Amino acid sequence: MRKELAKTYDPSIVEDRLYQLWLDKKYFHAEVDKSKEPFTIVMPPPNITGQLHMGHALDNTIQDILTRYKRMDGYNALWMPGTDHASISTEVKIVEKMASEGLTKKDITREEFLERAWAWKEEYGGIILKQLRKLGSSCDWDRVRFTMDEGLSKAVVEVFMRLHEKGYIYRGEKLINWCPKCKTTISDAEVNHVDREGHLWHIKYPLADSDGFITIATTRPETMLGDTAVAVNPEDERYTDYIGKDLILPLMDRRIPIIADEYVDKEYGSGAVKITPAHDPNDFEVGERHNLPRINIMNDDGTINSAGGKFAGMDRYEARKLIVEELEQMGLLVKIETLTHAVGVHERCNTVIEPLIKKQWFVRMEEMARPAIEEYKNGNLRIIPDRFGKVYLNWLENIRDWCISRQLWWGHRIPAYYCQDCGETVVARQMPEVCPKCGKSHFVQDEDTLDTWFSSALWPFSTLGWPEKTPELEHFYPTNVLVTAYDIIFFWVIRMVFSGLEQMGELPFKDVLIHGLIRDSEGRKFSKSLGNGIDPLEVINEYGADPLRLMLITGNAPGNDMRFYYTKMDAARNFCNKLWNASRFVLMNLDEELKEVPLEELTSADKWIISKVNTLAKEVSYNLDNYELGIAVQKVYDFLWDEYCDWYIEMVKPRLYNKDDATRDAALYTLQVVLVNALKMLHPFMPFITEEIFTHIQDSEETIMLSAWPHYREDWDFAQNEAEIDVIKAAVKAIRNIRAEMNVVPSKKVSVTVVSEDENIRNIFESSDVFFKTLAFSNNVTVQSDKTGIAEDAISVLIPNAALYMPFAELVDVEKEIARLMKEKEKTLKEIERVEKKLGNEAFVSKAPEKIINAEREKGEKYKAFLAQIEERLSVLNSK
RNA sequence: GGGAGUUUAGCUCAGCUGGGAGAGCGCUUGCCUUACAAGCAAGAUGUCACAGGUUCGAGCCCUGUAAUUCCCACCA
Repeated sequence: MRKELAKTYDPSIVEDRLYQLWLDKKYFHAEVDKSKEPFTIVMPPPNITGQLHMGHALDNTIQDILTRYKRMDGYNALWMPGTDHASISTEVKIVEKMASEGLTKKDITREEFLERAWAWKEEYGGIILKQLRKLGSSCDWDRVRFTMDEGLSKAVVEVFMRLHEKGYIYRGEKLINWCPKCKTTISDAEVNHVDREGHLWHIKYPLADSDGFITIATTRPETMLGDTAVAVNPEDERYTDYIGKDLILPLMDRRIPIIADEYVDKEYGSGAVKITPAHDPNDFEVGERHNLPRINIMNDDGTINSAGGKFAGMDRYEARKLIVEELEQMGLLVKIETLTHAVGVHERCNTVIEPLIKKQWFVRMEEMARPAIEEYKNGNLRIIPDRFGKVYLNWLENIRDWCISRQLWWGHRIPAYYCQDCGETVVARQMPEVCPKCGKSHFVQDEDTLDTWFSSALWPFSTLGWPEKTPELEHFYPTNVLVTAYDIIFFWVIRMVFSGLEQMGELPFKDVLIHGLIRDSEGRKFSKSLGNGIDPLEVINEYGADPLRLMLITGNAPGNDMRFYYTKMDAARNFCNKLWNASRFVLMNLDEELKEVPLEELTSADKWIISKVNTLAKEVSYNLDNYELGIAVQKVYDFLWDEYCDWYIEMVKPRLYNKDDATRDAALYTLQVVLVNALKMLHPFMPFITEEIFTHIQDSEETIMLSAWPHYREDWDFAQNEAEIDVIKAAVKAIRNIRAEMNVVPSKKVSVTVVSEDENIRNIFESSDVFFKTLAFSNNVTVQSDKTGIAEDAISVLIPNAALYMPFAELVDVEKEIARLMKEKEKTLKEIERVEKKLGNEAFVSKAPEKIINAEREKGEKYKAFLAQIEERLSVLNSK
């Protein structure tokens, strides 16, 4: 005996129970199974500092849909979960926590700090993974990985070694981006450029050996402390005579040369540029070309250092203010312009970065970028939607070397060791015993750690056991698709691609599915400072995980942002309830053991809905294969609500209510079969409710998530029956329409007489009269081939090739009816005109495909016949 | 400065390879019809931003314009 369903769907009593069951049964776990084709997704590892936000919810919902679909479809599906150590974010958290105890990093040792960090990771690092379970994520929790796990750390060292051996990793003194707040270098990708209101100060530098000045302009006057030249364009006639002469750098009283360099734009400003090689990327290059000294004037905390003379110790902005004041007093300040210009800030803390010269580790990108470009261009790597391919290419084609060393403690420590005796640098898997150069054994490891993204870049293979040759690696690599938001293409996707190609010799994934961002109802990004964030867990509490998932997927195309609205959640919840109640209806009627009914015994309506669900299977599979998730779910939604609930269930009711009906079993069978198929197609999108209903209908413990995905089958293709039901639907709609217009309430049953010269149509109505009782509130349907016995004033409904007459004469307002028909006539005439114009166009007839032309001809004939019906009816009414 | 996206119903958005404009919400009208009022039925609403072009045929392809959003970028 089947258990009944509750009256309304309550996710809170279903979701946790089912999820626990799935875990207990290990349904998410994937073992290497060579009899099946693998399907692999690696989860973009959330930061251990992270809390689940809408972006995660979307990202993981998409991955879960794809994984569940493939798992049902017979693949050896693995969804690999894990977390990222997020070096800088986590380190900031630890430092903050220490601050509350009155401690700074200087007060404790590196080891003590790392102990705290690991403890922090143990306590908080798993939170986000727990939150992901609330969403229904079917990842293989037995395989959770962490970027600083032993195996993954080994992979990091291995990659570092290999790249170093190939000369792709080098240590060098270059201008890097420095965050004075985090006190670390950051990569170019971590710098955001924001427009800020600023000033352009025009300053006179006096000539050293004669009277006169050269005026330069700068947005950062404090950097003049480190100026070692002033540059002009060699073509600039204003300055030709000055090239080679010296200036006196004000405030510092340093002699600096006037040099000529192409870099200077004659047209901009005064045409003379101060050159600060140690604090500006362009100036650095100019400095290299002209062998200028580099004077570093800044400390790591953004204060001026001893090279800045009397400004030493001051904060950079304090110094700026004072410098400007002094210049003004000296009469060297020509003018101040205000302007907005792009300022580089650290994406984590929004602190204005300072370009500084430091000795850092870099990855040479040129060689590794090339195959990454190639693989995209030759189509092996697909990015969906493809417009993001341009972003990908543009970045790779303009790539610069990647600064990978960070002055942080939390992360993978750089495997470089410096001999304290002879200064030799050794890159090794472990600290060397003896120095290969001097033979002594006094090594110190590099203090720095690696950029977080260095380890994330290895994620698709490090999680599978690389550098060991594990069976998992062999079976599940390369992965199939990577799902992520567009804002992370540079940081992660590109680095995974070149790392996979370099280390594995194979792309880490075939497809990259890019999605957009979730925004608030006004289209703004969710942000802490705006306080407009919406917690997915709260939404799940209120609505359930399935409605949230449905809402995130519905009505969205890949790569596009979407807005969060609670009204959308309402709609999603309503759909759950609709599905729940439809299922409840089916279950209420499945009161005994379900009988298998052969296809031949099904009625036209049964075959119609089976044919529909069959088509649906074909289309949904196609859409899923093409990552058109929004379209796929919309089709299932429409099928269930519009076709299955609003039509099929209603059609079938009279058969169910009559226990003697010969086709009752067929109806029950069809109801069940179609629902189960639709549930399966819905399952990847809405795992909980579909599982709950499925187990009730099957009356077993069998899980929907391992049931076979429905595919199109030829014996379920009933085009003829689909056409028949279309006729019925058209008739029912027409009757409903006229009833509504005439204000005939449902309780007023009317009899319907169908008149058609078309035998087929008569047959359809004769075999389908039972529907009309519930669908159109009729009490009796008579079918005949002519108008014998039809009262002249009976109200009529016209459908192609048939007329339906209803005798509610007392309600008929002839004038109103004539007006209605006239309107109908006008519409039909317009259609006929359109079709005839098209068919009259010789070019159309000679060039358009035959299929289209025939379709147009058929339409034309249909409309003409319809017009004839209308006119006949009109003449009857007018004669009254 | 370079690049990309967006512009479709009152709102939020779909519209896959070109073949008679769609959904949800909202709105109007009528229904508590024994699965569901979180529902049912009927209905109204669009120069598919604008201007050209290609085509038998354009929301879709091409060119340009406008508005808007985003990304990249070392102009002092």
